[in-house]
Amino acid sequence: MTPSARGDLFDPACPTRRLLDRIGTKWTSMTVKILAEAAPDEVRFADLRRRIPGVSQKMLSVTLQSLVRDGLVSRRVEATVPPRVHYRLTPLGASLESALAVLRTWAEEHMADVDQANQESER
Amino acid sequence: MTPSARGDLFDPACPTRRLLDRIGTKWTSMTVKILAEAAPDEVRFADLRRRIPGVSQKMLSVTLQSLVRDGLVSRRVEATVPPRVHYRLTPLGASLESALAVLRTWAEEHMADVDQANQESER
DNA sequence: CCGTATCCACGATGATACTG
DNA sequence: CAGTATCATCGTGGATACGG
Repeated sequence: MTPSARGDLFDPACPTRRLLDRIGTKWTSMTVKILAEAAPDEVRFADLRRRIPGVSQKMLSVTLQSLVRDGLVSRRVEATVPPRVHYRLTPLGASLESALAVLRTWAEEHMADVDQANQESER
Repeated sequence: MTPSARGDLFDPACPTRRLLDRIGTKWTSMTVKILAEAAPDEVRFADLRRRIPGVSQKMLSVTLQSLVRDGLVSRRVEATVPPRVHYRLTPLGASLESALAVLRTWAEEHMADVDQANQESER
């Protein structure tokens, strides 16, 4: 068996898995949400950092880079000193936000049920 | 600062984060999908394992335990030798499936765009 | 057949310090 | 201000073996 055979066999057929790998990372959904709320305005790096409690500079940078690479977010640099960098959802990112909004609604409506189920399991 | 202060400060207010932590695990969405397609019928452990390519016995077990604890899946044991264990989506699990279906649709419609954006970034 | 226990590898995240 | 580099850490997932 080739080294890649086991891992590649079922993955390519599952775009959902790949989507979840992206939005499942710790800071992605919050970042997208903030950018969506600000849209169509841009948001600066420092603003994002302030509005995402607990995110480190590195992880916000990594998260935004991924979103930009994926075409979900656009990046604009003001060539000043010091530089200002602005981020904004692309149309593709905005369409993802719609899907994420459905998840948020479900979470707000039903996570209490999930919590209750967990408490009942403990007994 | 109390030991829990940093981690607890922003988490409780975010049910979405907690939902993503659950459905973001590697095998959860596929398991829910298969159980949803079979509903209202039950599916046996061995059947699930066969229908989820690449899942290990341990991870399927862990995944199902989580789903049961969360009240999303019900578990029924046939007291035979050897035992047979059957799983089925609960109504709560079925409602989650509706939300996941939205994600799947987005993935199927748009992950190609994401892939293309990545290819263009490489250049 | 189904589940658990153990050990281990790897990636994601975080702390910190440094650069343009 | 924004981003990069480095190192340490932790959780997830996988291999394997064993138990009920």
